[in-house]
Amino acid sequence: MVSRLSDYLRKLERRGVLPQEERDALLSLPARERVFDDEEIAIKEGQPSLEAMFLVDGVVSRQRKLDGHRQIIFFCLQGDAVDLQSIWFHRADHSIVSHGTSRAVFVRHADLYDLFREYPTLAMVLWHDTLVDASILRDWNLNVGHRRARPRIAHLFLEFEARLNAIGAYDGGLRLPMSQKTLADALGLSLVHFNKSLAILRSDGLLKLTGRRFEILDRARLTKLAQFNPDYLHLRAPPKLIPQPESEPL
Amino acid sequence: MVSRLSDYLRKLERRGVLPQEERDALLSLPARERVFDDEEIAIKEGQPSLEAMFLVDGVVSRQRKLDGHRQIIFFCLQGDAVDLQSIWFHRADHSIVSHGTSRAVFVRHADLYDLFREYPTLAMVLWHDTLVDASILRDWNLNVGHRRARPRIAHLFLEFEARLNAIGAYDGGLRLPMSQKTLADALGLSLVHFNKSLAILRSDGLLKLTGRRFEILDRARLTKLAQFNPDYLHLRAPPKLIPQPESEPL
DNA sequence: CGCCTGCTTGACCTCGCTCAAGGCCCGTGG
DNA sequence: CCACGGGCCTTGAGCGAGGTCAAGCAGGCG
Repeated sequence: MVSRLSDYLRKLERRGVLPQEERDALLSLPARERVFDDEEIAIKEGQPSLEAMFLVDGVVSRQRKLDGHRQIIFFCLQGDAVDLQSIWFHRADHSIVSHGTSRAVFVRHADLYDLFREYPTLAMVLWHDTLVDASILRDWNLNVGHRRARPRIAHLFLEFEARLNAIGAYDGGLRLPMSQKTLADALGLSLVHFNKSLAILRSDGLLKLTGRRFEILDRARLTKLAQFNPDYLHLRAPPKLIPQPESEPL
Repeated sequence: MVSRLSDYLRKLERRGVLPQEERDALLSLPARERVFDDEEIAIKEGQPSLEAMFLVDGVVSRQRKLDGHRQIIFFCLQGDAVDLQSIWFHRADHSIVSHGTSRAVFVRHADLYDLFREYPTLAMVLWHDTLVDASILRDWNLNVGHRRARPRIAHLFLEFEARLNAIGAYDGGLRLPMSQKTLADALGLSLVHFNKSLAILRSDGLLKLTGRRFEILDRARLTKLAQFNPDYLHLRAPPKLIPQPESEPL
């Protein structure tokens, strides 16, 4: 039986291969699996955090409530550590919600602490991963703080494309399992304005959408419009202590 | 001679005291000091990161450029780790700029790695600190994404007040060593609109400003306006592995 | 004294929000 | 099978927040 942490390991190893011993240690961590329905709350703001959640399949978001509204802070895709950032916190400081059906595994923090004691390098690698997270957060700040609606939307799509590409899940289009309201919440836009801006992007021939499947038609113009530079995603950048891989892992 | 890392240690210990041995190890790290002028760039986006910067005195910001504009991602105050998040990265992914004169110490990453090898708990404590950072980033996202100009401004001031209070640097008012343009850049507002919104906050009797010194006149109404809840700052929340302090360190 | 930088204010216009209604798709029940 | 209802997407109209341009003003400094 293959541990479902293998997706996460694969993500980590895109940045640099790990020693066999540490890969094995990671994969042999006890993990329980859970499936979530659309809009189901996986982790609720304020609840004690005792386990770390890793996404195996689907999409979940990190979000917080303000008044009646919600702000979506981040979208996690297959293979992402969902709430690794809560590992040293007593309580979750935001909620995790599923979009569409998703599948995740949970690993007890206590087991991770043991792992770190034994393999300090793994702690560094996971620390690095949480820092990449923070880097993306900084970029989202830039995005909502300084970009107008259209470039802001374009930026989100290009980020999705880049991240899906990295995990080999981009087949020329992206199927997003969430409503436009949800995307608008992530961008700090109203649903109506999001929809209208999207309509302009479409009529400009920049992207196409059929149902909830999006296709990027003109990446060059879209990239220019959004001033998109994928460096902040650190998709392949290895942490300092991990040697560069000799050859690309598949 | 007192190491200038003592400010940072004090910040960490507000969340939980450290064993004597580890405090000593932290304080005896070799550190070089530097002073920066107003608007001087301490660390430039893209430059190799070999040292970690800790702010001893003054204010610096993390920022990124977009087109001609700049987005300010975060303000660091006395005692903050400025770019700890770059510890596992090869290059700085954003710039650090001084506001007013500031003083900082630099510790080589290599020395920190040695420290972590010897005292793994310290690695966890610093990791935790970078996660608090990320928590604040999430809140800034919420702030620029979902709050209108006035509550957004109010929120920033309340954050400043809370953080200055925590380090005992709040004397009933806050002197911010940066121009209103800089604050506007942090909030994703234009200078003009920032200034006008600020004028309304003042005429409403919520705050007062003389020169660059701000005074909070009506904290209750300001807190309500901004929906401010300081939990995200994790000012006193200890990381999981550190025991609660028996008594408050001074 | 004059200049430069930063704060302030006015005028104007655009972007984006709100309210509202209509259309499409799909699931459910008659 | 169709009728109905409920999400969700789409579009229109109107308004208000916030951006841009521009001018005046106050303080610091050579």
